[in-house]
Amino acid sequence: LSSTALRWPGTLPTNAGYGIAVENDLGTLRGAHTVVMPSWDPDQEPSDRLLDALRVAHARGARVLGLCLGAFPVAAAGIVDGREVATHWRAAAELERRYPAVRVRPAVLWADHGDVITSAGVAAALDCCLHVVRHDLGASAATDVARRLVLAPHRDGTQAQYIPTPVVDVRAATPISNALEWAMQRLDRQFTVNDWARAAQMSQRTFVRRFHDGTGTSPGSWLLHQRLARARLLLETGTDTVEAVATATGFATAASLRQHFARRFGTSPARHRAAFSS
DNA sequence: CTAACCGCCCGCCAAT
DNA sequence: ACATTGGCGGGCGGTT
Repeated sequence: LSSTALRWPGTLPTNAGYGIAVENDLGTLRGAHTVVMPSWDPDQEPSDRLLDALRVAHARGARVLGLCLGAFPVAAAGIVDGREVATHWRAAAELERRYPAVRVRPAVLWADHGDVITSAGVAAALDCCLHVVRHDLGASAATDVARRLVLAPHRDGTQAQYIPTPVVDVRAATPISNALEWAMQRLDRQFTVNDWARAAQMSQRTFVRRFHDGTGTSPGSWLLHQRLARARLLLETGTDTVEAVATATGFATAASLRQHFARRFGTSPARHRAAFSS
């Protein structure tokens, strides 16, 4: 998307060979509950008018989303300074260079701070929006939307960007993203962080450090997150007992699963399944 | 529920 | 001078 020579309302030129008819101007942001920057051309500097409109909307309490390269104007507005942002993996370094005040997370699907949400590229942006629907309207509404879009009902934002892709991936494979994939492929098994670090050919200390740089969390809590996300998915879609779900997701005991499940989601596994199926 | 145990993880610091 | 690595210690929290 280009930001130059715009007369809003009007036609917004794109680099895809067609224009987008825009019916409203920035004044719409004054009443918006959620403001979405769906993309951006990083070669363009956001205009002061746009940045001001974003800042005013944010200060008023509106939620601001920056999808994919849309993270650029969001970062430029200064409303995520000191906090984590996600963006398209190819633009992560550039975003970090241009806006040093934000903390770029190159290995996550999205970063949700409640008031500001940013996501990685294309497919991750869909997952991010699905996450927003889930938050605002509940799991069943999100599942409904996911079904229509032919998406997996829930991918967790802390997953590496490339992990769920089914085909051979051309994206850069960093040591940490490899480690995330390594873990996802053996989620049903139990392993220590030291095992994990050795598989990544690092000392445990370095592994923990690099892991944190790439994902914003520690290996242990990331892993727990993934185990719980998969457990929830199995509960929603399968008929396995809680006991079986626990072993399939790498929990040592069903009691352990129940404890973490309750802490994270506020319900028991059985109650979640019942609520979901109805 | 308690107690002992174990793994996580992060500050610190020396070595590279 | 500066950055990165990795061993160590120990508080903390989960597991048995």
